[in-house]
Amino acid sequence: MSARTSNDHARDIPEATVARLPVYLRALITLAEQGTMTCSSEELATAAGVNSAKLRKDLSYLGSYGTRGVGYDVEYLRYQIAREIGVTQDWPVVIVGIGNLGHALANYSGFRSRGFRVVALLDADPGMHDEVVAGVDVRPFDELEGIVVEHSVAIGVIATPAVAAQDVADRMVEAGITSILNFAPTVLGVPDGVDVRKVDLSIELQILAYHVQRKAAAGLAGSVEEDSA
Amino acid sequence: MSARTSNDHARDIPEATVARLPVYLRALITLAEQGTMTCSSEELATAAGVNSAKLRKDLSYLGSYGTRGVGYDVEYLRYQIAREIGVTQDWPVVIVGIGNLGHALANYSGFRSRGFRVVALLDADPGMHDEVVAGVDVRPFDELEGIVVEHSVAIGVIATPAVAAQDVADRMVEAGITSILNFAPTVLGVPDGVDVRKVDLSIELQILAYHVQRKAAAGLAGSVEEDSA
DNA sequence: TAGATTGTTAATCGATTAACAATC
DNA sequence: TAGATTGTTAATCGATTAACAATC
Repeated sequence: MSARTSNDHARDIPEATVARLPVYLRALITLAEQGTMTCSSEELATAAGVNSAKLRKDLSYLGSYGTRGVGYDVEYLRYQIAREIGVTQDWPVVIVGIGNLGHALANYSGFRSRGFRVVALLDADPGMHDEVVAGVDVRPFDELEGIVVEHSVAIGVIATPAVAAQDVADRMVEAGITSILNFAPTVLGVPDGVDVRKVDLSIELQILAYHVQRKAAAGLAGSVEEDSA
Repeated sequence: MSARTSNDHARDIPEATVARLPVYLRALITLAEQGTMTCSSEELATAAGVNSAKLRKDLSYLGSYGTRGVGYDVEYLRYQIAREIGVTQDWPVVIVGIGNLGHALANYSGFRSRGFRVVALLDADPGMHDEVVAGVDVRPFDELEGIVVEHSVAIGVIATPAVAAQDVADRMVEAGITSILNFAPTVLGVPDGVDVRKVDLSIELQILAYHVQRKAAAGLAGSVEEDSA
């Protein structure tokens, strides 16, 4: 039933572009705080760490929000991007697994200030319950369903050990969560239509290690010709 | 001087492949722990959450480590990937900024078990000094240079507030660090040859929010045809 | 009008995927 | 030898970039 066919004004924004919109938004917020009223694609691109051709191409998927010969109105573009991402409204979020990382996430001020509200902290360990972290009670994991329904939570954050993560994900999906941010070092299986993004600290370090090693190898190879004696 | 021309046995591995090698490595470690001796590309791909064509293509950049008709020897492939990434040796790492997130990172067991050793925790706040986190003394930020030289540190982790991050990065580069993992929500400027990877929690959530919003819009558009009354 | 800067086109580059010959 | 599975090729897809016409 119910085909996802018509899709109306579904400007199909490429994934790579979607991933950069929050970066542009942050750059615009910084510019606004500095009192900048207008900026060129070149200025904004520099602030966001990309080149201006890419920035203009990205923005072109949203619409025509600039003025040729002039640039972009900072506040206006900021609002348009925020609206496109969907952070003009507040998104309720639950965090499961209140260990070291869960604590850090609960206390992260960037969530609150960027359109996210932590409505619940859940942990399977009864020893954690009724502790208060960042002004929010830690509650038993079993209360997940009730909280998701009550607050219409669509986004869940998993900060549990790897062994627990799949179970948590299953329960989240069952409860109606459709988007998961996973910090546990494990591959999650989820049904179609559920989005998972993964943040993996040791994988990031391993990618860096690969490049360090390559640079070291290149340096060694180079020094043969350098004859640095 | 000293061209990086010759480059010898520099099998040029695509970035997208490099980013997946640690995922394969983790899957192989899990398989090994379960007592699996041999696996097909199909099995390993499933464990890693990719399709088997992509896995085989990725592995082909490293060499020919499988056996046609049979599959891959789990321990052998595990070693080859670890060697390619460079995590057969231990990498010393410094973490700067010991707030909530820095604490969580210092305590993260995944670093130690995957080839990384936290040799120092640094913080600008004198109130933190001589505190011990995860068995390591928190030291003044000024000791960065000395520690980097003493331990030949190539990898630095920034977990400071955004305003401090660029200064920390500059000092890291000056001290000789060539790879930075940045958790501060800011774009870092670094010289050529220095690698920066960025982990940004609120950006990840914003990307999820965009997709939640799209799904909601699609659902609404669909429900017009559904006539659910 | 002249100078500046956007939005878009077209070319290029890199990543993914399916298919299959090679080979155990 | 027959069945299984790799490693590689070639086609496809998506992302990046440079260049420039449109237009303020």
